[in-house]
Amino acid sequence: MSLRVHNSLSRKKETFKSITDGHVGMYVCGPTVSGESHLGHARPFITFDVIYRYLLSLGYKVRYVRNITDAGHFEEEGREAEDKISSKAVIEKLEPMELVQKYTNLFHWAMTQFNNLPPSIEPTATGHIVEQINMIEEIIKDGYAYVANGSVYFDVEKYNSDFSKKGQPYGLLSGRNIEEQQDTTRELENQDEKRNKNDFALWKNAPPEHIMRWKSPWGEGFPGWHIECSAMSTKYLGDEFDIHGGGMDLIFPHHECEIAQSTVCNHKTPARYWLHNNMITINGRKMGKSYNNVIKLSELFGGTHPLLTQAFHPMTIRFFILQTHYRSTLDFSNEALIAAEKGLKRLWEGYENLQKLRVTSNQQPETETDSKALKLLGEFDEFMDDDFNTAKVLANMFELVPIINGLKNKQLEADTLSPSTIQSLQQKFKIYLEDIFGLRGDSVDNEQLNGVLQLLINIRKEAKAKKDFVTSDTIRNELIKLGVQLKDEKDGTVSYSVN
RNA sequence: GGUCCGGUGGCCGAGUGGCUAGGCAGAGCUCUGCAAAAGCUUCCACAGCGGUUCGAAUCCGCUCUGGACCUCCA
Repeated sequence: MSLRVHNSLSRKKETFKSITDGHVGMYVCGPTVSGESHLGHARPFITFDVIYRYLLSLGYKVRYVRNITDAGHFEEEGREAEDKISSKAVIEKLEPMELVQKYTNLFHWAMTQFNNLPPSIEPTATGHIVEQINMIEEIIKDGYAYVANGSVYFDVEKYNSDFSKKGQPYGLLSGRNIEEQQDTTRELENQDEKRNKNDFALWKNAPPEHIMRWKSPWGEGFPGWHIECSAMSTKYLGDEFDIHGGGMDLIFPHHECEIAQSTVCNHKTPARYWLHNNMITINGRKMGKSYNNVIKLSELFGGTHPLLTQAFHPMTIRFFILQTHYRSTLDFSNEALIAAEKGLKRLWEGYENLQKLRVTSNQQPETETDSKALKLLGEFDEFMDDDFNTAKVLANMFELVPIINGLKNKQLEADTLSPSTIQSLQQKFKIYLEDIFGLRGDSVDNEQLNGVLQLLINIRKEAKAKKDFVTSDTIRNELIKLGVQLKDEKDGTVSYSVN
């Protein structure tokens, strides 16, 4: 069995083979910290966190690099050239780095909420200005960039004609044909500095009012958007590394440009496997700033957005995302999240029940259920090896839940499953749910609350014994209103779950 | 206009030739003082029209339709 991944470069599933045995280098495009993260941002970071975790579970030593873009991107909206961070800083009356710090902190907070593992290295663009300048100088020296009015542009035309001969034309990743694009690119004004519409900025001359600026051989300015990823991935992962990840919307132009820059400097396509997650949509439309339809993570966790009827736990979001294959769009709605919340609750309670199952008999039954369970369990690895199909693993888990609950509630014979099957279930569920999927329950380990509830449970029990159902039902119903659900177990005990 | 990807039951969503996906919601039953929880059973699909095939949600063609990228974007 071996891992197969869908490579955007070939548009096919390929068997994954790392460049260095036992090691994987993975670069994932991180956030631009000029604003608060929204639900759409959550998807890549959760997706690649699970990929990272799965690679670790396969025994790879992984260097996972995820950048923070804290040097404003050059933005072209019609004729205006604008730096996102600079302009936002002016609006919020903050020093640019103050703004960047604020949103970096918020981003890290969200990542913690999602239980994402921290990357091995989290480099910032502003911390690598020197590397970026060096790289730009190299590209100029090789003749693939030119200086104009203190800015530097990448010469896409020249790159394409030279590298096409080597089988590396510009547009390799996105399937774009540069000749065809000439006619289809939209008219942008103030583009006279560029020799060609397809050329992109490596370095941008900073106008006097621009507050984020660095000295460079070409005057004071700031780096173009694409160069930071090339510079930082090369620095920490080398000329060629295993996996480059990000959202599908980055394929063009961002990743295409990265490939061009890195190929000039390092003479290789930087990464072997390009993995891209699909978008989260809302009413069938991509959630994005430009569409003005984003739901911020803080609004989601707090239930403060008008489209939401309640707050949603970060784990619900995580589970919601994992229920879909990462390369499919995922349509968000309040209803879908509620469904995910209930599903996760059921799954997690099944998981907890499973861990409490005691192995008593030592028989090795040949029951159909036993072999079914083993089959479902065995497929976990197959599904993950098939381009990280978390959705199918979860479906199998849900098929196992009734067996687990049936055993717990004695609706199934105690020896329906063999002890070894139960142990495999316990181990595999733990590895998958906690280590690979990164899910966790909110364990209510509150002795005070537990004590209070035990008291109420005992009072209710006494009331029931006296057939005082008014009292017993009051306790049960009032607790439900407070989010505590009492469960009368088969053996006469009472347990509870807190929402 | 160019490039690409979709259209699956009330909702979300797996699935690339034959086998029940799964979750949520709905219905019935068991259990229960009544419920809840749990278990069991069950209803509701593959945009349309052709074609290939013994057999298609799955392959091919056409039509309709939604979306992404081409500009910052996860």
